[in-house]
Amino acid sequence: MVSSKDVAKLAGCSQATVSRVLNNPESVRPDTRTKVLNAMKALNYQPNLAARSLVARSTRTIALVSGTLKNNFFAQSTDQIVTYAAGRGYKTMVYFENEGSLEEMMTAVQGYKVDGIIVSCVKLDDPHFTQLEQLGIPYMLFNRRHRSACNYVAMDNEAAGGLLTRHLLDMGHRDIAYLSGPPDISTFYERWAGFEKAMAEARLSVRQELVHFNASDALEAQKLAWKLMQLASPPTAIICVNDEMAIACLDALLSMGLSVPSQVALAGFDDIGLASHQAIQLTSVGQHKFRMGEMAAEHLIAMIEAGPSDRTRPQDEPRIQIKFKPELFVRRSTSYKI
Amino acid sequence: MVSSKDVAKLAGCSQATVSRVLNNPESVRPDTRTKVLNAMKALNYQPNLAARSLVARSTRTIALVSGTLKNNFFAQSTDQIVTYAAGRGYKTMVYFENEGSLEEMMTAVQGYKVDGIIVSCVKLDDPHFTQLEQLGIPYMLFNRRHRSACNYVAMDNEAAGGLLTRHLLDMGHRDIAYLSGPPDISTFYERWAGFEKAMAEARLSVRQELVHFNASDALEAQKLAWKLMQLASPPTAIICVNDEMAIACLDALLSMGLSVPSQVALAGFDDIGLASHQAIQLTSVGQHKFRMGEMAAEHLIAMIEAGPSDRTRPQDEPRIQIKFKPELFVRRSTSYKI
DNA sequence: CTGAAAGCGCTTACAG
DNA sequence: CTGAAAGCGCTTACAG
Repeated sequence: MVSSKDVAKLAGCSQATVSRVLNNPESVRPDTRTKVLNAMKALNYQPNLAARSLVARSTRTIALVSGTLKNNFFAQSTDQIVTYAAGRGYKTMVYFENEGSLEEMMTAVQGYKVDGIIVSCVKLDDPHFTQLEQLGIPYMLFNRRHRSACNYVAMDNEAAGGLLTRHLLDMGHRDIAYLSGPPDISTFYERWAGFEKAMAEARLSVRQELVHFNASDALEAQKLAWKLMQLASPPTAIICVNDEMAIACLDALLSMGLSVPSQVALAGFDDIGLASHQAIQLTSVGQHKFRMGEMAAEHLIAMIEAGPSDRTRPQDEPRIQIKFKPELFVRRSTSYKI
Repeated sequence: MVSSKDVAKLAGCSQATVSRVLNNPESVRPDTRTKVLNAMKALNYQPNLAARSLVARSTRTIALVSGTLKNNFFAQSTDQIVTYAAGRGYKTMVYFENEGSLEEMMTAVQGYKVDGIIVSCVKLDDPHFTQLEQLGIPYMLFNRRHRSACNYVAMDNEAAGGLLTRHLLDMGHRDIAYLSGPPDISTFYERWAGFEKAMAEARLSVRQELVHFNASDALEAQKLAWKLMQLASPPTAIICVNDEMAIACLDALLSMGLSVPSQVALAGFDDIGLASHQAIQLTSVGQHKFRMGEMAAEHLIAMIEAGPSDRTRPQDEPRIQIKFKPELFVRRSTSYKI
């Protein structure tokens, strides 16, 4: 690998000068500068970024720890974040949940000396979160939040759950199934809380056999949909805790020969792009105009560029907490009144 | 940031010993080892990866330069690659096409001293490809290939184009529209070649007003679908050069009140997961059982672990070229015989 | 088994 | 404007 020393030798100057034309070109005389530039080109020189970040204070890199790309919601937000950050001159190191534990990611992230971190897959009581706060570098939680005071941008999920549930109640549904991932994740916990509250307010009791908290992916959701519809008294509507699962359920329901919405209504959360597709037409609650990923990146970069704060006790730092209002998009999948 | 020196001080040993418990734990006496381990924990020490990679020969990191996540095909393959690599103990640095030019990526990748590179978005005559070959580190092209001799894994796209076209011809179609991205990309070029050939073999001429090479994303495809169907003599079938575009077209066609397949047939390439969804049922040619992303990662890691070759002239290196046979999945979107 | 020392490739005061 | 030198945090022969 060609180093700045090689360039210096060819250009007939010192290694320091080579470094200067890279970092502060005006400070070197034009003719030496061109000599160095030519030598670089001739040798196809690329500065070693590891060496640079070892000495520099900023890596101009942020880390994104994202939920799995199998969920289109995370594919969309990853795209948003990476694109936005690139526009601001930051490189994004992307990690995905399935690669290993949050802990491993944190280790890596810490080792790479990134300028900031965005995390979309913390658990509500995640023990590694403390570690994140103690790193002392800017971070933003995104989509999911931690129980303790923290920086985050997320939807008002409880409101979203209520909104969706009341819509189904309005359409005459009483036997509503609810498929969710584990409630140790804020998104799932809060959406469920909204559902429960809306049911209670309508003085309806929740049929426990219609509720499942172990549907963590599309396949599980499909199996459960199948089971639900085999019940002696099947639900008339199914809420899935995200659109990815809801769309998978739709597939299962149609495969069973059921018609949506006349035999079962179906609804999800997030309002991913596909939900509004003419062939899908899934009722969902979310915010497509509000670019959550971008917003997270924007605030993170603002924190980075504001520099370290003067507070001696970091726990006194004010938090950035952005909770945005959900919007209900009623589509064909719930358009049948019973 | 706490360094190994700090740990050494607390543990009462030299920095070298701290390094040893990290890299070669058996070589240090158990009691000193625990002392060091405790000190690390107490200080929440994480080795600086930049420093490590500066001196180590392997970073256990590969780079992936992927097409945009807006196309689900790339989301799927990124997921495959990252997961597979993690299973083999490699970290993946992911770059997306939209972040900047291939050149910038290459620079970054080079600077980070990754052990290998997977690229899914080279152009057929990409000038930066030479740079990639000259890096002298293992690489794999994936999905798209370069015109010159190179390592790649890709579908036999010309065969795929032929397969799909003949199917439509069998169904009685003569006025087939073809929506594609620019032919400076191997995938597009070859699929088109397969189409043209199949048409020629059937002694049919291609109606030029039905062919577009400027549909590079879903939105463009939708606009073109709209235009096509306004023609005095609209096509009876539309081929989109990938499923992402085809599914977007489906949306547009349904929005126009057209029925698929009875008024227009529709087909795509890649056979992404959604294509087989009951609500979509898109005919497509691809290979879902063959995990192309995984395969690329597997071969790349094999090359990395085989170590540098002894050949003096790298251009004499044998290439790994995997071209897999496409399979046609006939679904509802083309099931109407005219 | 462990320490002192060299070196990975850079940046950045410090002199001149 | 430019060079010599220190140092970023690590790993790894080399002695002992």
